[in-house]
Order: sequence, then structure tokens, then C-alpha cells
Amino acid sequence: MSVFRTFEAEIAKAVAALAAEGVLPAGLDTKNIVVEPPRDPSYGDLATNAAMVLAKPAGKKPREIADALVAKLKKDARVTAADVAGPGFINLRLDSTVWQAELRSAIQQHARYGDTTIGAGAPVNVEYVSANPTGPMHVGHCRGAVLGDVMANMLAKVGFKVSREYYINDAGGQIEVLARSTHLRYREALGESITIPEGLYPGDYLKPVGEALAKRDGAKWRDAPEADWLPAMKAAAVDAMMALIRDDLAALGIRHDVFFSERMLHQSGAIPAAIADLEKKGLIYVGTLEPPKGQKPDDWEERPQTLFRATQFGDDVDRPLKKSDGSFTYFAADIAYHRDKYLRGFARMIDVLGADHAGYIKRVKAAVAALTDRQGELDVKTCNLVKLLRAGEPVKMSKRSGDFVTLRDVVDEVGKDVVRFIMLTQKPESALDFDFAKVTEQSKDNPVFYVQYAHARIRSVLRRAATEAPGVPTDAAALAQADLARLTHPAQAALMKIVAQWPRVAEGAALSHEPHRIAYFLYDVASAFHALWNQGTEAPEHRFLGGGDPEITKARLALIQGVAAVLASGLAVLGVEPVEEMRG
RNA sequence: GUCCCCGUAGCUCAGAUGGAUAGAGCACAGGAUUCCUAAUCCUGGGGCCGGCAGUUCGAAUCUGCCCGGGGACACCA
Repeated sequence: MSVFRTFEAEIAKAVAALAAEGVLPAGLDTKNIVVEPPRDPSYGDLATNAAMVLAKPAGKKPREIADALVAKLKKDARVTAADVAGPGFINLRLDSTVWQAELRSAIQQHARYGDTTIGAGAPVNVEYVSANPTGPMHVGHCRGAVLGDVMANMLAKVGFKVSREYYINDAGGQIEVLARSTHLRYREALGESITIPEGLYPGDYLKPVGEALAKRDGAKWRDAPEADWLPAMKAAAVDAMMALIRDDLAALGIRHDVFFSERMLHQSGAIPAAIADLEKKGLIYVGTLEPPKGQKPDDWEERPQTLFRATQFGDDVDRPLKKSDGSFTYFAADIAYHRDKYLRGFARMIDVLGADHAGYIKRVKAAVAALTDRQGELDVKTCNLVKLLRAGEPVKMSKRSGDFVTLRDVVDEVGKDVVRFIMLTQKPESALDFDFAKVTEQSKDNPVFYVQYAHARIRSVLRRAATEAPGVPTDAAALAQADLARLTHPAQAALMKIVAQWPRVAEGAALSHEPHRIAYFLYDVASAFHALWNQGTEAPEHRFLGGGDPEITKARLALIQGVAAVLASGLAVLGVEPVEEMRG
């Protein structure tokens, strides 16, 4: 449990005690009380808004409550100072042993530091990527891929039981296009010369699929009617494309637990079952929709449709479940898919989608609310575009000619770690610039480098300690026993407190589904470390290996080992490797 | 026309679910080197948080109406 959580509990206890004494009314809600680092470190170590939150329900002045709480909190031996400030903030200063204990636990737990059980093993389903299996992954997919993956990592870290899921859109019209394109490549493999008409996929990646089919089936499908070969082409092509996609994902360090096929949903009867479910709740009817305002599609016709009452659950219009030819819409299948997740035990679901799907969110949420009688919880995260730049100039991409930038191109050029980290350097709702020149630059303009460099510096010092400070141990077990009271420099104490913030940050990021907070925090940690480092360049006696006294050196090594633990722990959540050295 | 995102320093962006004097990086001006080297650090200037109302002890954060930028709007996936 983080220091902050610990004191949240202490404050709740103090509130209960005051209630028992009749100073405060009984049964006050303490859930809005937060304990956080104060804006200005000179105020103290911890700040809480407790008195202000309780003022209204208790019918008392904030300062009055604050004074009462302070009196209670001062009795805690760990609290060395407690006072009231501003409109009613309570600022606490903690004994240094509290922070020392936290540092020891960081050293001992290393990459597992920050793991908590707050998720209590509750299942969470994170669906991400879900790119159409019609070709290799496009660079546009990688932001959502990283976002979803890191979200899954974070949730696992704080104790949820996470399932990473990929929804294979293998049932729609684009799969038929893929199958026809594959058939052409198949004929090409049999010796025909082909031209690829407009509307089919021109990419070379279908060539091996055609060749494999020619080898396996011979000329069997060459002159057969389309209806005969279509299923075989579909199956082979989808399998091959999914293999490509899995490879692409692996290059990004991503592995899903479940690949869920939309086609299976159609074949299993799950869609009518889901609709029947909604029908029982009186949420299905036949009606006609208003034509869309604005640009009206050319082929718009007014006709009665099978509709889901999405408006009862916050959507703008009711949504059709069947197309004009009687088959189910994509949304109908998606309803069945989310119902399936819920029936598999996932009351918590997260979908990561592209920003162009933003208009889709309300209806899926409506469907989940309807299907689960509002028991299921779906969070949909959308992520905006990634603008590729090369030294400031936009990279031209033309989908039509097939020369788009693939995810693999980018990963091969700059590396998995850079891609993953940079994708999280901005909150997902805003567009992100990805400049090849900048992200591989070795300067503090490049946050990946900056954080990696901090870790490398620490590792370097620890390696060097063997020769420069023989007799001082550098293994975690020994460092955890160091006399941390020897850390007397204010910057050292400050860094120790930053280390202790990691569990709180990890938890906050996980519960709010905001991975970018971790990237920003790691940058701050690195920054504090680099600053301390430079204390040593100006005053050699402040160097980690320059204290003179072996006990001092040991304490300093313990401190940076703790910093390394936070960096390793945080980078592990981001799926980025902490590096040992960066020379060269 | 409706809906969804975005608008914070010259530029690129954080801002923890309503808190204290709004923060970083880049750029600009000055200074400090070699425990991973100036690959880093320190100091400094720089803001009507798009605008106007409202909610309350308190708003960059919540509500409403505007302005500007992006995206989506039966049947595609």
C-alpha cells in the first residue's frame, strides 16, 4: 500500500473517532477525501482536502474540522508536523523513516514495486487493435495497439485479471474483396498474367497466399464459379493475414490472449440470440429512421428497419440491426460480441478504437447497458491520428497505390521501445506528431532517451562501484539494509519521496485508464535523478561514489537502486526495456 | 443540422476527477563539464487557461450559449 493510501485510511479513522466523540456527525462519506503530494513541497509531505470535503455535510467550517483532525493526526508517531493552511488544507510532514521504509520496499520489489491488489482479481476485458485482416498493419494502428496493451499491463499491475482480446472482423464485405484479390494472386501463381482491377487489394503480401493455394490445391479453383472458391479463398486469406498481423504485433511486443472471430459469431447463432434477449426486454421494434442530416447518401431510401432502442440508453437515434438484404449489421454482431464477453464473466470491458469510431461509442455503450441491465461497465477509449513526419516534413502516404507506411516499417526503423514510449507521450484524444528524426535523437528533447539514460547512468554507477568503492555491496538485498539516514542532502530526500509516489501514480493511471500518466511520471523521475547527478558534477563530495564513507556510499547506492526500481517497474508497464548502457 | 474530441507560455504539450502562487520541454538570454563525458544540470524572462455568463467557500477543471480547428453521422467495417 502506498504512503498516500495508508494515510487516507488514517484520516478515515480519525474522522470515525471524531464522529464517535460527537464532534462530527456519524456516517460521513469519506470517499472524496484524497491524500496527495502538496503543490509546493515546502508545505509538507502530504496534503489532504478532508476538512473541506467534510465541511458541507458536517455543517461546520473547514478550519474547525481541520483543527480537530490535526489534533488526532498529531498523535501518530509517524507524523512530525501537521497544520492547517489556506482554505482548510491539512499539510502533514512525515518522519523520514516512513520514506526510508518505502525506499527499501522499492529496492526489494524492483520491477514489481507498485503492484497492488486493488483490482481484487476482478476480470477485465481489454479489446484492442482489432484491425481488419486484409493486410499487414498500418502505422495508424499502432497507437491503439500500444494504448490497449499498456492499459492491460497497468490493470494487471494493480490486481485485475486481464484478458487481452482481438476481434477479427472476418465476416464483412471487405473479406470478400480480400478473397477475390487472393483468387487473382492464385491464378497468377498458376501462370496467368493478371491485372488488378480498381477496388481489389493490390498489395504484394497476397502473392505468397496465392502461391500456397496453388501448391496445395492445384488448378482446382481456377475456372470454378466464384461461389465455389470464395469460402476457401476467404479462409486461407484471413488465416494468412492474421499470421502477418500477429507477427507485426509481436514486433511491437504485443500478444493477445484471445482472438475472437466475427464469422464464428454469425455461424453460432449468437446474433439472433442477442437480439432475442433485447426483444424480451422490449428494446427491439420495426420502424423507419429519419434520413441523416447534412450529406444525404445517394442511395438513401426510406424503409422500415429492425431497430434497437438505443435512445433509451443515451444514444442519439435508435440503431438498425439488419441491412436491406436481411443480413445483420456490423453493430448487430458487435452487440452479440459484447454480450458474449459479459457472459464469459467480464463485467468490466474496455474497447480501444480509432478516433473515426467516436460516433460509434454511444451505441455500443447503450447496447452493453441494455444487455447487462446496466450491470456491465464499458469504457471506450478512442485514439487520434499519428502524423508521421521526417525532420518536420509530413510523410506522404497514399493508400490507393498501396505504398502506405506499415507498422513494421516504423518499428524496424526506430525500434519497438521508441514507438511504444512515444505513443504515450500525449493523451490519446489529441493528435500526435511522430517525427522520425526527433524520436531517435539522443537528447532530452526525446523523452524515451531521457528516461533510458537515467536508468543507464544508475546501472553504470552500480557497476563502477565494484572498483571505486570495493567493499560496498551493490546487490538489492544488501542495499535494502543500508542506513538511509545518511541521505542528508535535500535533493536526496526529495528523490526518495518521488520514488514513493510510484504506487500512487500506477494506481491512478490504471483506475482512470490513462497510460500516458506513467510516461510523464517516468520523465519526472528521470529529471529528478539527472538533477541530483549534477549535484555531483558541481561538488564531487556529493557524487554517489564520492561520499568517502562506505556507509554513505551504500545509502546513496540504495537511493539510486530505488530509482532504478521505479524506472524498471514503470518501463515494464509500458513494455519498454530498461537499458544497461547507452554508450556509442 | 446533430453528435464526439481539441483549444493552456512564441512552439509542442502536462495539469490526478473542484483546491493553495497554473507546470514541463523546445526556442531565447546567461552560467556549470568528464561517477555514462554539454546525451546532462542550474538561473532568468515569458499566461485574460478561446470568449461571455452561471453553479460555490473556491473553476483551466462542472453547466449553458457563442467563436475557432479536427472527426463522425441508415444499409460500410
